[in-house]
Formats: sequence, structure tokens, C-alpha cells
Amino acid sequence: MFDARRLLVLRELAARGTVTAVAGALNYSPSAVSRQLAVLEEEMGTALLEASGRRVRLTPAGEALVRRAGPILEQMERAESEVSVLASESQELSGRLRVAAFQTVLLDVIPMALERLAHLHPRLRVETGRLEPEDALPALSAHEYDLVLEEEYPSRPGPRRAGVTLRQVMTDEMVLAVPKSWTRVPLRELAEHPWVMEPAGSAARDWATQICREAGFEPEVRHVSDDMLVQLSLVRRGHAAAFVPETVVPHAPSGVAVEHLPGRPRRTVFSVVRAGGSTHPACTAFHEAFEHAVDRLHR
Amino acid sequence: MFDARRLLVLRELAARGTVTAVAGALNYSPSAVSRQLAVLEEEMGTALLEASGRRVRLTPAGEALVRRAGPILEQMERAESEVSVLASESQELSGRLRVAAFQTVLLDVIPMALERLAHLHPRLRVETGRLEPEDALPALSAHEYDLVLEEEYPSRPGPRRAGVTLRQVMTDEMVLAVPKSWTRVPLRELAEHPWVMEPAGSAARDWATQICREAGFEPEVRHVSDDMLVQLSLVRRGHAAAFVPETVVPHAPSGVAVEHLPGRPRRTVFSVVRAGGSTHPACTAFHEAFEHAVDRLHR
DNA sequence: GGAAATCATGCGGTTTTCCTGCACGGTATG
DNA sequence: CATACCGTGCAGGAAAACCGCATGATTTCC
Repeated sequence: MFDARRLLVLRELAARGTVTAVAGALNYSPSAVSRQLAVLEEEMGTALLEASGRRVRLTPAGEALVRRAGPILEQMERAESEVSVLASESQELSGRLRVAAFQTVLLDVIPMALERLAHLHPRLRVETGRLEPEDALPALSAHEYDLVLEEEYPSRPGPRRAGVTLRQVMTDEMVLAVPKSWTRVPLRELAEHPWVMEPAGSAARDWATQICREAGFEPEVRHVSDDMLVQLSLVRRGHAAAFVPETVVPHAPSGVAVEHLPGRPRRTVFSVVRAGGSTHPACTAFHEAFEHAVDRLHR
Repeated sequence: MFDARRLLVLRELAARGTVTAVAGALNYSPSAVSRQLAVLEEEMGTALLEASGRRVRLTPAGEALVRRAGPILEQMERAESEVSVLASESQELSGRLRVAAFQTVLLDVIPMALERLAHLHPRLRVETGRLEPEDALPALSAHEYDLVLEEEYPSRPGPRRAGVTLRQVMTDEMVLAVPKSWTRVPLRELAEHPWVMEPAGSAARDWATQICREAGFEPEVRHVSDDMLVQLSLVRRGHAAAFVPETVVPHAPSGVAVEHLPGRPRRTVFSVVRAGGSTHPACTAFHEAFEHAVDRLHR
């Protein structure tokens, strides 16, 4: 019988294409990954990959094994979660939970949630990191993180994904931030003013652009930043208008005026975990703490 | 993530109750088993077993993990089988197949099947062993054997079991063996003669006893042996009558007369494999060779 | 077309893991 | 109360796993 943990390596290889990339994702050296795969081939009694130029390609047997890997690893994680649930009834929650998030929740909600978690579950070690949305899912399935927070904007449904469980954890009104020096103007009259928006291709940018178009103009994006604090600074100095989530408004310096948008659109924030881990007590505890923090923040 | 192979150890513990017994079944030392379980507990982050007298008992978490173990190990084996099927399309069948059987098939059918397998799949190493029927299933799930042959007698359905796949591989007429010196007599007139039968509690013994009772008498079992050759020797020397499968008749020494039984009852022989391994090419090849051998034998 | 970058994979060498044998402490058995 | 039995620690030796580096092959880029 083979070591199922090696399936993680094989699956990463299928996803990333090169041994070196897998090594980077799993914090191994390339030679270690190469050896792991060689051992897996021995255990399986057949070749799973073949040289293809300077890279390697999966054989049909390798492809088949990758297809089987998901359910196996998911079941293993389900078992782990169930055992942890049973264990948490009689002992303190412990272990490690690695959470990836983005700036606007890292600013306030996450620290508040961490505070509560540290109090309720002192032996649970919660690590956080920032991750670009496109890296989130790969990092999740590579076990680089255990829980990823993502955001979604109205009428922009995100892609539906397999092997993970989503859960909405907060919603957040999107508001308009403009310099106080500007006269109070309706949205459509900002056509002539410069904007600061997030980088092209991001969900926030797409949504912002759409809002402007619906208001009848194409925004002049003079500044680009995915940092809300940078955006607010630009707004304060009179360089741009911006759409920001309500959560960051308390961080807005004086000189920034905030207005509701028509229809009061809201973004939603949800957590993504590997399907097998959705019932893990650490995951449950994080959700509880996160939602508790959101409650406190909204008061 | 934990090493799923340790689930095998845990499951054996659940089935056998003591660390020492597990060690015996898996060919490990008791301290190795103890260590494996301790490591599994570390990997799970919680206790899976607790001391109970001089033995050890599973905790609720341990019980839960055992329940999860079956599907996980089965899926892993299914994956292994699928990979082997793919591999056998492009390369010679290799590896090892451990087969447990009982005497009457070990005498002729198995050697003939081995001959064919050695010819068709020279790189497949087939090992055989003899096993008491009650040890067969535990040995199968402990991966001590990969395929077990069992026999079943008419109107004595065996227990239905989970996690394994059965397949009928031959049927065999049960005949009456008596010394040639005895006058040709119908079954019912053997009431006064001594019998040799298999040990009490075996399926063969139960069936034989039932046959005699249906013929109107209680057999006088003067000799007990599970060895058909011993039984036939006793018959030849005039010490007993016996029921034997037709397969062993060629081994009967002169001096043994064989007669059909009323209704020509047949025993069936079937193979048992772990459910995940039923599609493994080595398993398929064995079935093919076995059935081929049966065909040749019946000609 | 050749130099440089990229990629997979071997080879020492060190650290970690895993197993056996043995001994010890605790528990049932007679 | 002696004896057998069970689980588990502790050396010690064997195997596995990892890294860094070097090598050979291939692609990319100038």
C-alpha cells in the first residue's frame, strides 16, 4: 500500500506542470519532489510520468491516479475533521489554522477575530497571510493555507469550484469616497473627475467600472492601487474618487467624504475551505470568531 | 496530513483487541505497533486509545477513525487497481499476488493455474498459502493475503460480508467414497458403517452430517481429518466411508470406489478479494487462469 | 546560431523515521 | 502470592527523506 500523502505531490504536479513549481508550492527542494514521485512510481509499480522536453508529463496511469487523488485526500481530511470534532469535546482545541485573506478584512475584522480566538482557544495557533485571489485556490489545495477569505461583488458571481466548501461570512456596503473639497455631486457627475481603482482584471475593478458605465460614463482611472489606505490618501488629497467598502471608512483620514451609492450595493465576503475540512472545529471556531467580530464592528 | 497506512494498524487493533495480536497479524513487533499508533495519535492531535486493564481500548475518536478507515483504504486500493489496469496495457503484469486456499484446490487446480500464470505473466509472482476458513477474512483485510479461496456447500449459505467482493470460480460434485470391499450399497445402508469426516464446526462437516440425516441415520464419525488424502487412505483400507469432492477422485488410490449421491449435490468454490482490489489485473489474471485450469481438469 | 536560462534528476551527507530486542511496570489468572 | 501476559518506553542499527550541488538535456533569447 502506498503513502497517500504523495498524492498531494502528484496532484500539484498535474496542476502546476513542473517539478520545480511543485517544490516551490510545497516548500520542498526540486530533488525532494522528484524523489517523492519516483517512490510513488515504485509503490504503484508503474511509471506515472515521462520526460517531455525539459519538463515531465503525466502518463495515462498518472492522470488516472490524479483523478483518484481528490476523493482520497478529501476523505482523509473528513476523517481528520471528524476526529478533531470528537476530540474537541474532551480537550482544548489545539493545532494550527492558516488563513489567507485580503486587506480590507485584515485591517480590522481579522485582528478582532484573532483576539477572540486567542481568548477562547489559547492553544489554537492561527496564522494569517495575504494572497492574491488567483493564488488562493491553488494554495488551498496545496495545503499552504487551510482557509481562504474571498470577496465577491454584486452581479459578478465568482467561478464555481469543486472540492471546496464556501460560506458567506459577511456583507459590506460599497460606498463612494470623494475629497471633501469636491462639491457634493451625484455619481454621474463624476465623469470628469479622476478615479483610483484596483488593478485591471480584479473583481473590484470590474465591478467599479460597471457601476460607472451604468451611471453613464467611462471612468478615467488615473491611479491604480489595491491598497485601500493608499486609495483613501489619494482621495483625501483631492486626486481621485474611489469606491471603498464601508469597513475601511473608519480608516479614512479627515478630508474624505463618504456617500451612499444608489441601491446601496454590497460586496460579500466568504470563506473557502477544502471540502473535507469544513467541519473541522478550528474552522468552525474561526467562523464564529469572524462573525462575532463583524457584529461588533457593525455596532 | 497523516499517513493513511497507519489506519491499517488502527483497524487491526479494533478487530483484534490487543497490540500484540496486531503485531502478530502484521508481522511487526509489539513495540513497533505501539509506536505506529502513538505517531498516528500525534498526527491526529488527539488520543485514539486509552489503557484498559492490561490491554488498550479505542476512544470515541479512535472508533470514529476506524469507521472512516475502511472507505479510505478501499479507495486507495481502487486507485491502485485502476493504475495497474492502465499500466498492464503498456507493460508486462508484475508484482505479487498472495493467494490463500484450501487443500482440494491446492492439489490440482492451483498448480495448473500457476503453470498458466507463469507462462502468461512471468513477472507476476504468485504466492500461495493454506488458511483456515475462519482466518481467511481477517488475513485478507490485514493485507496478509490478496485473494482467498473459500468453499460453500449446498443450502449452507456463508455469511455475507462487507468490504469484499466474491466471485464464483468453480463448482464441484460431491461424491461418496467407499472401500471397494464393501458391497455396493445405497447411502442409507451406510448407517452401520464408520465414517471419516472433517473436524466438527467446519462447513464440510455440517453438510455431510446433514446429508446423512436426510438419508435417515446419524453418521458414526470414527475418524476426523481435514486432509482428503488421509480420508481416502482410510477409505481404501476399509476403515470408513467419506464424502469427497470430485476433484480429488484422481488422487484416490485403487481400492476406493466412488458413487454419485442422490441429486448430485455440488459444492461451490469462490474467491474473496478486498473490494478495492477486485479489478486489479493480477486478480483478473488469476481468475482467468483458475477457470482455465478448471476447464482442463473437467475435460 | 550560440549563450544563458530553465528543468529534471542523480549523488554525497545529514537529519529524521522506523523497526527490533530488551527491560520495566501494571494487570489478570490460578 | 507466583506466573503469565500486555503495553510501552529506551538504546541501537537500518532505512527513508531531505537539501545542496552538479550534471545533462532542452528551451529561450539575444
